Amino acid sequence: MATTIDDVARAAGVSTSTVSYVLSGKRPISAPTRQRVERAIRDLGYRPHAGARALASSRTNVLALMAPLRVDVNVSVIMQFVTGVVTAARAFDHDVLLLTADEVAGMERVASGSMVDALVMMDIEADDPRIPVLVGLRQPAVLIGLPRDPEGLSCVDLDFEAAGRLAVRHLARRGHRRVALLGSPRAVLERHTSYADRMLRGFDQEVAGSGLEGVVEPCESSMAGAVEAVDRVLERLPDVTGVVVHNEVALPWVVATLRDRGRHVPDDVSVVAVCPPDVATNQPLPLTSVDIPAHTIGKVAVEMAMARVDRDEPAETRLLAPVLVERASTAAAVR
Amino acid sequence: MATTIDDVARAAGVSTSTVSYVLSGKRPISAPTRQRVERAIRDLGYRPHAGARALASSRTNVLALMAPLRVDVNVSVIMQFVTGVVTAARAFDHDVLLLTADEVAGMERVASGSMVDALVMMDIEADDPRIPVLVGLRQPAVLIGLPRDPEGLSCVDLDFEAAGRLAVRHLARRGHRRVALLGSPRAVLERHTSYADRMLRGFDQEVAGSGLEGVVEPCESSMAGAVEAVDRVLERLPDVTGVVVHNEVALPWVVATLRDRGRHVPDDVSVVAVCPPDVATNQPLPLTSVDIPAHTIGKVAVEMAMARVDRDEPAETRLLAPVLVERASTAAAVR
DNA sequence: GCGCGGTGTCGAACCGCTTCGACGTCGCGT
DNA sequence: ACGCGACGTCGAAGCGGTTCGACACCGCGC
Repeated sequence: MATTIDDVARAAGVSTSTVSYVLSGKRPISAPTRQRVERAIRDLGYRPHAGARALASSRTNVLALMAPLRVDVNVSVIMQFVTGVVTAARAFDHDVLLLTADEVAGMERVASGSMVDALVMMDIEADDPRIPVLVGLRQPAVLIGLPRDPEGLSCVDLDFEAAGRLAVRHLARRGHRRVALLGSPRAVLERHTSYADRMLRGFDQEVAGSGLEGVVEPCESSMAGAVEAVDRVLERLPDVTGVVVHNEVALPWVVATLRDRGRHVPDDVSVVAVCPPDVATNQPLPLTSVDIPAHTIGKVAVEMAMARVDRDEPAETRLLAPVLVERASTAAAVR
Repeated sequence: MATTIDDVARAAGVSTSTVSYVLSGKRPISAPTRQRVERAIRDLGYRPHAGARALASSRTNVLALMAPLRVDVNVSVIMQFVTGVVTAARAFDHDVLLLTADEVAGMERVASGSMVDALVMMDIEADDPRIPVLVGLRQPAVLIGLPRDPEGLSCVDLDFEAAGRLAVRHLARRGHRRVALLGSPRAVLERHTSYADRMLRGFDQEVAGSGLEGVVEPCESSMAGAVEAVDRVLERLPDVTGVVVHNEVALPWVVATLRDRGRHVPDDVSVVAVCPPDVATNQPLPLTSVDIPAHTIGKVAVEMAMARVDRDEPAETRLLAPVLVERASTAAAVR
């Protein structure tokens, strides 16, 4: 347990540097020597001391993930982001340090304390106050989301703007003329959270472009919020026939409320969800949905981070193209 | 950024050790000296290098959290555990390294690599294979859950056995004689996950103790699973009047299915949920529930871990007493 | 007036690993 | 036969802290 590289060197009859080179592969070591060293490592159960390694190499093999651990939002999407990040990180031999979003000083702390090689931030807002801080850091950062000005940071996300357009176009093609967006909670919109903003924009664009009539309602992430939002929509646009729902928690209640109000899905109202596929299918009626590939996004974020760490490649922005899967919740408008 | 303790010492006109003592408070420093040092630290924006500190002090100020990041189970409970752990850790000036449950080697890696001061494990099974590994580690570990044999490790959890009894007793007191437990998915039960096992045991105990008739059905975490489980219960015990549901995801579908099958809640069937309060209230009908204080459990886990790290107190097991809150889903049995 | 204990500060020895320059050895070409 | 480069290994100097023993200085009691 308390074995050091010196113990290994002694056991293998080589110098410590040789052991180090066997471990890192940064210099050629002859096969017999390498085998002796590897043997010693195994026999002694040796593990390099992370702190010592970090000190000497200024690489920690840890990356920070700042996740919004508030309970209100999109729990399962967040979970998938996180698993995506963690598994991808492991593929690069990195571990993940978890920071909460409300702890903005946390980034500073872990970064200037040299605890991490890179940072991944979720839940980016249009003018996120964390961005200037990130820019000043020694470590590269990747944003999951798209701020107004990335200031040279890498960004990755689903192209929510295109997703909004795609959802509306799907409805428009089926003859729907009056559509609604049931989106994020008001607080999320007021923060100008990136994904909510862009979704909204895409929705509006396509509504205008296709000459539809459209209303937008924020929607709290609760049953009550869903009911309210649906009722507001029905009030503002009584003969709505297409609804785009971008709120995982409210989703089941939206559909239930529509039915309660006498609108059959999909005969009277078509519903397009924007959510992970498992959420869309785990409903009484399998929902047509635009996938949020959270796991993939997390993975890509890590890849971009590592690309900068390992080969300091320049920052880039990647928006993943949305994919719509038609299920049972959308149908042609009856007229 | 690249400022070191030497820079600070130079700027303050003292030795590095003095700076160190100012930071740690482990030796008395006169007020004027301390102030000069603190000033220099602030002016230079100095942060100690985490690796160097870990190397010299063999304390990392990081603790590992192994969480089951599978998407299937109890997502929001897990989230609350995690936030509980993270916020509590911060209160002890620690950060949290996130490990996934499927990566058993991860504990070994972070522990013998001296990346963490302690480990917190979620989702413990009765004979968890990780336990022997944890016992061999240099760092203390805290289990969230209660294995058959803790082997000297600290444990903390809701007293699920008491929770099971409490839920049944609540129903029994209201005159219900035929009750059912809709519990965890089969896979979770087959792993003998601690909480599921204990819940089951408590349910059975109280059913026997109160002379009730009871059935137990596993329940997958999906709509389909909930429907199936409810139907199986209705088949096995057609005149069931009390149902205990210990499955957050299935919960809404269980209630919906009961209604679909013509059983009104609470007039025909009383439902007691075992879940966090927000889940219980965010339903069409506010549900009587036994609280799972996930946030608190996470917090206590960290406190126990830190107690062992800082003052190496002996391991202990703490089971939190369950609390039942009566809401609208339970009523007296009609006979 | 002198020794004594306490207080505050310093110097130096680590902590365990990486990395760079140096060096010995060998096989090759001429 | 000799020089030279390539290959494999070593030694030592950091990396940036912590901590322990030493020591200077002070006021105190006798």
